[in-house]
Amino acid sequence: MGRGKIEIKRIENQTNRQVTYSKRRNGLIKKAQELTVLCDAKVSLIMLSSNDKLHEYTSPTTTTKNIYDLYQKSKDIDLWSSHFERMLEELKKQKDINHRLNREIRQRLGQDLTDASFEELRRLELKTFASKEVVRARKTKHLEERNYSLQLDLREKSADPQYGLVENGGDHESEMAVANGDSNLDAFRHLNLNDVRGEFGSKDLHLA
Amino acid sequence: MGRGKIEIKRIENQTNRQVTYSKRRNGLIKKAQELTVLCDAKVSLIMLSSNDKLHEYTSPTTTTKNIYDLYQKSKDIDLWSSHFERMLEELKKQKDINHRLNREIRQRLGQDLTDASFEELRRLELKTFASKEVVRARKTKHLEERNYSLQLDLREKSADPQYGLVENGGDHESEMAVANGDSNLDAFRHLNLNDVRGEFGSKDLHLA
DNA sequence: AACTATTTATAAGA
DNA sequence: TTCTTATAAATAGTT
Repeated sequence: MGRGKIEIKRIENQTNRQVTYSKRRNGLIKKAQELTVLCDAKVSLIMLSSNDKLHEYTSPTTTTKNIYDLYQKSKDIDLWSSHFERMLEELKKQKDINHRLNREIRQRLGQDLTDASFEELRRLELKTFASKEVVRARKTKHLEERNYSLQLDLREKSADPQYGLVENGGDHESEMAVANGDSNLDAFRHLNLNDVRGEFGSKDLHLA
Repeated sequence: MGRGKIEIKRIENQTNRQVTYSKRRNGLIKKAQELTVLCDAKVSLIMLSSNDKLHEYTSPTTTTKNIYDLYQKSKDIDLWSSHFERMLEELKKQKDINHRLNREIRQRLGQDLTDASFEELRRLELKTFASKEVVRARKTKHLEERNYSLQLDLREKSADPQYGLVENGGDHESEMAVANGDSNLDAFRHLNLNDVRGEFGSKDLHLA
């Protein structure tokens, strides 16, 4: 319908394409209007040019949302369910993470001791304090070694039994056990939990 | 464009209206297709006849939802906002909480030391380790006291200078400082962070 | 943005 | 409905 017949394929010339879009867009809108009036129909027409300029026609007495709702009802689908469900999934994931983080923190604070197996606790505690213990142990060991030297010296240089030197020979061994994380759970249990908990917003800590 | 010109007004004859609807509906779809191809446009066309039969055309490479989203974006409206935005808000809140929890944990693990003020860190660390330190300190003090006694004994009972007893007189004081939480940050810094971090899924820890 | 030769859509009839 | 066809309408190429 013009000076020459054209093949229906993308118009490569940018300007030409834009002109044709403009003409045909108006033609389409006119026909949509006519359909609406002549046939008492509801029409929603949305057009986006290649450079994303939007034009639309919506029949009077309706709204775009109205028509899309009818569309969904007719098709028995929900255009937004996929979007929606992805969000729900993400939300659930975040809440799960929160829950786990909260649990980790509470464990570190010494709460929920009953929830966790003793083994889990021991490992957690061990990892948290191990290196610190190594540092402490080094200092302690130094002290003990000096102590031991002094004891030897004393034994050599004094025979006075009032100091009870021999009875404490096993102390070195028990201190090392602590340094290896085998039984320092007591110290962990004795942490002043209320003070530390104040650092977190308690509201947020119990959301999950 | 037919045997006779027609006025654009509702066709009262039901059958005639239906026939015209059918013809023009196809014409509209054809023109929509042509616009899509010729002009590289996106088109959504939804038509509902007076008896609510639905027909549509949606340009390929897009979906009805896609076009509807673009429509909303262009119009700067969102008809679903109530439900949707409540979800987005909740999601954002959860992510914020995660971020904060992660930061707390990282602080406890000794990371992000530069981010937190020294004061904050000191308090955090003090609270976490204070009670444990009290227990340790008691043991250490015991040892030191015995040590001290032994040193006194040695001083009394030996004059040999090879043991360098006096130079370590200040050691007792520094050990107490550690027990009081004034400067045990070093121990905190020396924690084996990699081992402890393994407890958390590192992926999850960096989601927020 | 107008013009207009031509193609295309379609109203009415079969 | 679908086909036919005379005619109205749309529009491609031009200015």
